[in-house]
Amino acid sequence: MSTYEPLAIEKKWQTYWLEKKTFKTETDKEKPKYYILDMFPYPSGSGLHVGHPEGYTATDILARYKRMKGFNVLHPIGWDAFGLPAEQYAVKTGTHPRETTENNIKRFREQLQMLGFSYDWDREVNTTDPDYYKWTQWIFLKLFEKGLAYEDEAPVNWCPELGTVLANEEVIDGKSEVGGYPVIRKPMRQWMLKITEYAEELLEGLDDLEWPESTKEMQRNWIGKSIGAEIDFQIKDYDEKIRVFTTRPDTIFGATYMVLAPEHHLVKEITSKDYKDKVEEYIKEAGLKSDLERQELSKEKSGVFTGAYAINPANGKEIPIWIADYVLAHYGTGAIMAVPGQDERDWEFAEAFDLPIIRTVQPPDDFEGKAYIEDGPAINSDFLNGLHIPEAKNKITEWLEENGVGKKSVNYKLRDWLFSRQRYWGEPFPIIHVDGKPKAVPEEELPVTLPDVDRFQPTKTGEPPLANATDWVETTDPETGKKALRETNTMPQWAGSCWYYLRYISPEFDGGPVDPEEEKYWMPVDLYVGGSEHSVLHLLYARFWHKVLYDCGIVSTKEPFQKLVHQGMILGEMEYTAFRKNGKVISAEKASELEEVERVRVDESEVEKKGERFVLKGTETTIEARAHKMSKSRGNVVNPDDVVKQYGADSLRLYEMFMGPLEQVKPWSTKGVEGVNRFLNRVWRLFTGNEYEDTLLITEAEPTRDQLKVLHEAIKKVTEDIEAMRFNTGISALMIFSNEANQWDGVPRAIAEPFLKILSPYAPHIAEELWNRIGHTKSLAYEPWPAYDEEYLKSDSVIFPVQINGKVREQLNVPANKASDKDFVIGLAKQQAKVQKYLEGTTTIKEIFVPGKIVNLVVKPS
RNA sequence: GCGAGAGUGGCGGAAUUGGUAGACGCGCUAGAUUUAGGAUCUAGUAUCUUCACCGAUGUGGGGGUUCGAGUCCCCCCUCUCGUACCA
Repeated sequence: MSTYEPLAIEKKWQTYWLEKKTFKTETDKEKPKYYILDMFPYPSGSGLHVGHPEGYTATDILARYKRMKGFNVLHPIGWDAFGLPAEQYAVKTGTHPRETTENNIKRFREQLQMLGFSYDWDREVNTTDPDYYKWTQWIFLKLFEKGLAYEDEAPVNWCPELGTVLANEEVIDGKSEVGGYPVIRKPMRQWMLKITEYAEELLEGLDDLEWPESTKEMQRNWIGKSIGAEIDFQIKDYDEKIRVFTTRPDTIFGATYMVLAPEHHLVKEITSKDYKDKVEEYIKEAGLKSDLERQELSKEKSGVFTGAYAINPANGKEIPIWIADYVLAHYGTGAIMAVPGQDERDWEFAEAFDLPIIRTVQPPDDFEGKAYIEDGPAINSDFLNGLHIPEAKNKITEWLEENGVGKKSVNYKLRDWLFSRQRYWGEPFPIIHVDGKPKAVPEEELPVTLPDVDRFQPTKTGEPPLANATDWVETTDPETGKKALRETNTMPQWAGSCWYYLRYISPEFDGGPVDPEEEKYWMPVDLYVGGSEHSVLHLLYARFWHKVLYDCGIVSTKEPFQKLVHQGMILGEMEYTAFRKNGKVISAEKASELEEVERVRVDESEVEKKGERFVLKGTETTIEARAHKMSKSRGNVVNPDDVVKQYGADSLRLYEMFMGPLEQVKPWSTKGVEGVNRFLNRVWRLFTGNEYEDTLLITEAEPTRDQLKVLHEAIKKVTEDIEAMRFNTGISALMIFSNEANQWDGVPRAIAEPFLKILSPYAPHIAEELWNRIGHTKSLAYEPWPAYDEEYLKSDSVIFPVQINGKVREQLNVPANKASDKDFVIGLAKQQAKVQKYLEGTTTIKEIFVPGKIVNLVVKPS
């Protein structure tokens, strides 16, 4: 067999690795550790797509590299296997989600193994395994004991079609993320987690993490800390106060009215008779509106007057109290003091309802806008006049505190986490209800397993599917023997993924979620790679649980993931699209203005570039040229199975890394896969000769100095690029090596072996096979990583560009030992005929010399 | 609107500290090999001018700093992602 046949050798080595347990991780505390984690996949029915192997190949390269560097590497994988699709499939077909899930996992596992990832398969975790979710439930009990889990009646996003409540993040434009069904608001009993208690810690913890700045920023925005003051406004003729939160207490003299959220608890009480009907109608309308409608209708401010007045504590003036849905019930105190002079929303509202506007900050003379939100001296503000915002804030806050009508206050946008779902396929809560009160199931009774049911639909009233399993629901309190009812909500998908990185550390441990000894060795995760779609939720929730576990003494680090990298999305192939309207081809610019245009796919060969635009060949008709997100409906999905079948896993791995920087969004190109496949073919022939011979081309000759230089340059570049996760340029270095080596008459063993080692993290199968063929009997997975020697990188001469006035005019070939000799190099430069031509009739003003780099002669006409 | 990131050949991209812009790969052109195709090998391939050399231009646009700018500073444009009345 002399031709490169990836399928045969890949299968062979995958079996070898699995059978020999090549990548089994033992805790060897003598060695430095490296914990490298992939975001585990949801095993969907459609199998792996080409996006998965991108991040997984990157981490696999690092894992293989670190092993060869002498690290003890933990590189596990598992399954985030609870989730809605399997349940929806069960509702449709009656197939138990467990069955669907098992099948999907089997497929995913085979696909991942087919790509040659070096996971320790003995540490596989599965969130739906009772031995796993036992500990998910156990952690929930910790939260419950600490008062961080509580029940609440909350208006939630109820989706009648899915028969379930959705979290805000699962609702997109007022429709369900899954399926696109309408969502309405409905009050329901829910479990909530007090993530807000950890808001400050979650914010502070971000500072020391090596995460993308954009991700940290998104988390900061999500937590949304703002510093300001709470101020109490006395209601006229009532023994009640309205508390507001404001970041601009300095503008209080400009507060000309107040606004309560329609849901505010005082609205009903303070509304006067004359306004009762209107207010009630407004509340009813606001309550029925879905989030989408609220947004759509929000372009115009709406609201009604309650008939009540409040007293501005700063100046004793009476100001009207309105209700309006631009004030959100769940942010701050659900009430604001409206200062139209300094707030754009309040200004709009004031204009719409003809309310007074008082400026309290002096805008610059040329200011033409409405509300002025920038800094300036205070006006119309009594004792604050003349002060700028920061000083005015301090002064008024002190005044408020002295007079007992307000205080400094910190507010967070972050809300408590709605932690229950009305679904079957999730972790049951370890909670029973005794006399109507929730009570923890004793630890020794965990796990509370999912009962088998016949039907997976919720009840008609929206009770979760588990409510149908009456035998399971009705139980007794083991402590008192009283009748008890099990909680029928289940946990959201986030629960299992909040702590899975801990279970990998000691997957068999039965004394807790993680073995404390092992945890101290392995944590934190050194590198976590996954999609940026998890920037906020998964990563914030997992950090929250980790901090709770830290406070419980279960884990030893305050943060779970030290370094985080997001792989960029892989788009479909580049597409060229022409537009047609009524049968006539029109330009892309025109098409974007018109409706109902027909899109026509155009082949690349029909296209040319004219200036900035792509046009149909020989015409002026612009067309659209862009790559789109892969989607079934567009029909541009690339299936990794097909790619492997045709080119092999090594080619797929190599191509995914060669496409461009890991973090970047980039379009797929099947031609590109062919390119790296050609490279592997060349490497194969470098060792095995052409297809007609069956001889090894490895020689036992001493390598030449030139060969050593080529090798060591590759080692240096590949090593540095793996460390910095610049895999694309690392591959380029491997290609340069093979291009050079192809010119040689046979490759000396002393060159071939290190090359196979540095190739192996990228293309492990071909590297193992060739390693084996040149006479080794053991896997190269733990061979020491070759070091490069600076000595070999030196060359005898240096090419010096000579610039005259910054333009390159000549190249000098300077002996390496003279490369830092300014006089020599400049002297040599001036001798060149071409240089002399340019120097003719000029005076040299300056001679720039950068040792080993460049010469620049600055001249002017004399 | 706001926040973050990015604009380099026909395409994906490279240039790590300011020092020869376009590495490597794709595509394309020509040639070798081959009955032919494929595969492989060799040479070429930013643009303009030119038979060619030479030369000029060139990293979204405009300005600036510098002997020298893809890289640093200011202004503007476009695209991608995130976000949505957060007081």
